[in-house]
Amino acid sequence: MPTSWADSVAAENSAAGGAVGSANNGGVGSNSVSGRSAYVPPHLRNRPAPSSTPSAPAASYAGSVSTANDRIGGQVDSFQGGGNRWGGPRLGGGGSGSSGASVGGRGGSGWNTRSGGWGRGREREVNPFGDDDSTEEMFQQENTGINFDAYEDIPVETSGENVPPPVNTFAEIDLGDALNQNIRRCKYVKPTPVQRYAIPISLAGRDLMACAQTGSGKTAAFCFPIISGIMRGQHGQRPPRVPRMAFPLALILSPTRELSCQIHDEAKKFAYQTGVRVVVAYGGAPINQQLRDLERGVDILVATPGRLVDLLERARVSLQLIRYLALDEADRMLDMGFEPQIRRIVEQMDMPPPGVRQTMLFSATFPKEIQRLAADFLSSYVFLAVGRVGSSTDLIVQRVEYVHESDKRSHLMDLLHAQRANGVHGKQALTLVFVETKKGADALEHWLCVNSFPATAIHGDRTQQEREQALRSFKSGNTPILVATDVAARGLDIPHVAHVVNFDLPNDIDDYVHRIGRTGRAGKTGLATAFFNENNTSLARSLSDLMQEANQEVPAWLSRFAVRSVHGKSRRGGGRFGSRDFRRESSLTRGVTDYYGGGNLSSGYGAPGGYAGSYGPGVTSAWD
DNA sequence: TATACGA
Repeated sequence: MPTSWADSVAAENSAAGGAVGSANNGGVGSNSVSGRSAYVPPHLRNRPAPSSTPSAPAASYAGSVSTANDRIGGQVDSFQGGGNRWGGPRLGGGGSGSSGASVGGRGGSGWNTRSGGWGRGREREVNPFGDDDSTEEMFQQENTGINFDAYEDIPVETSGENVPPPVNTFAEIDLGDALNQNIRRCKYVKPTPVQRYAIPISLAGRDLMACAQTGSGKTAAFCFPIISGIMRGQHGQRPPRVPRMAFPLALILSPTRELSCQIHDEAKKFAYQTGVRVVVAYGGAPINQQLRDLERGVDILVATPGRLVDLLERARVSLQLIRYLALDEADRMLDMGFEPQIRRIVEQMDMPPPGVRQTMLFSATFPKEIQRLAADFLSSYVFLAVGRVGSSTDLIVQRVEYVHESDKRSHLMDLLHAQRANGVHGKQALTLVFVETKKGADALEHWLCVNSFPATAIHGDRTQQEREQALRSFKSGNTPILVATDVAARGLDIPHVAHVVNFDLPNDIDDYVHRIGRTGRAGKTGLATAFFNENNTSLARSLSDLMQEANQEVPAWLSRFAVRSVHGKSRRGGGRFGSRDFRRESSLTRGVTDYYGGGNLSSGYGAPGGYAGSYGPGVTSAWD
């Protein structure tokens, strides 16, 4: 175990080197089974591969996807033929009917042309990737050099009725030519675990509560089925002719503006030349441009809750045609601060009820209480938990240091000094410092700058311009220290963050998990340092449990805090999954033993990390 | 009580 900060950085660097090396050896399309290397999230697979060039798109892909038209003529869609809008069971819902991986039962009218389907829009669509010649180039940056064999080690658990089986390749899924082409352009050769499970579930029309780390391919996991579904046009309705009112078919909500932008950018790529129109709406930016975008037509609306409520109140958006609802970082969206707004949007406007629309909730953690709330939005849903093995928390070295409130600044300075001295070319590695308050963020940023550490800050009181500027400046290494409130804790994809410092620890262990998840990405290891003192007593228990679960060294003094704090919550439902299906523990399931008959457990328990152990199948987590 | 989310 590293004994000093510098040691752990050194250890981290060598570990990262090894992991990347073996990933390249494994290579895309290689059948090598040697060397399980680190799981690299899909959007970060653009690590320059020094010794290997990315292979061409997988052979298994080419020509193997039938067009959707081949499959048309399955089950009749209840939306077809007009009649009662809410009438009839949702296609594939309720666990009856089609649940095959091939999704053969879908279909109905074939490609609908509401948004142009295959045809319209292709010429007029602005190439989101720059000029037309560089399209391939833009996609190019996506991912290369991943060892897909590492996926096999990630444990996945599903529960619910008649869970559609997972797929192993994109070729097995009938997503349509245009979408397939974008997948190929993105060099997504093989689906990530969350995609392997979530996409068939979603294509089968089922609701989904999915627990997976950000960076595991979640965005694609909900975007692909939505785009594909919209292209098939399984809606019998023409949008009502209401002037200046937009009628999106899909709504994707996320808790921060930056995250919505990020999702929008990704969705644009996936939807390129499909005729499916993606629009983003968030606060802090002039609303006029967003209104114009909406007026020009929207199929998928990505939004933050506040701005969406605004748009709904102005009657510029109607949710009555929504067929897909996705909540990203769903646990945050349903916690105290956001819940009323979300309920208002989902339950008190004109959105179709659960069972009519299809709902997908994604988050890295899913506390039981939140699952209970979330169940209100879902109908006969599948619970999916993708393990963390090989994903971020395994790659993060977590340290906790006892630091008095008054010593925090000088202690941080020591860390930064050591880091700079230790860094490559004397450069400061990207360091993300979390504080509790917006004022605290400003103060610390100022103090760092005064002490000649190039720092910037991001929090909710800054203008959107300032926020984006700070993020850019941090990403580019211009100001390699970013002081942040929880606005930056979730979902944001900032490559190369070497160190996360919890200057102020959060009150909730799940927030801690999200925060440290900003490092340890791209198959690199990362370092997370927390400053702990009496103010954090309530976190002692869960923090020490979490660290123990992650095979981290737990200082003896922390364990003593943990024992002392009677009220401290223990880490529930965690383990190698962010959570487990609360229905499995509830009394509702008593006497319904095969309620989970469709559930299946992957064979991922021999995973690296040293905590695979004496647990047989049926045990959700070795850490429970 | 903090954070985030519309002006």
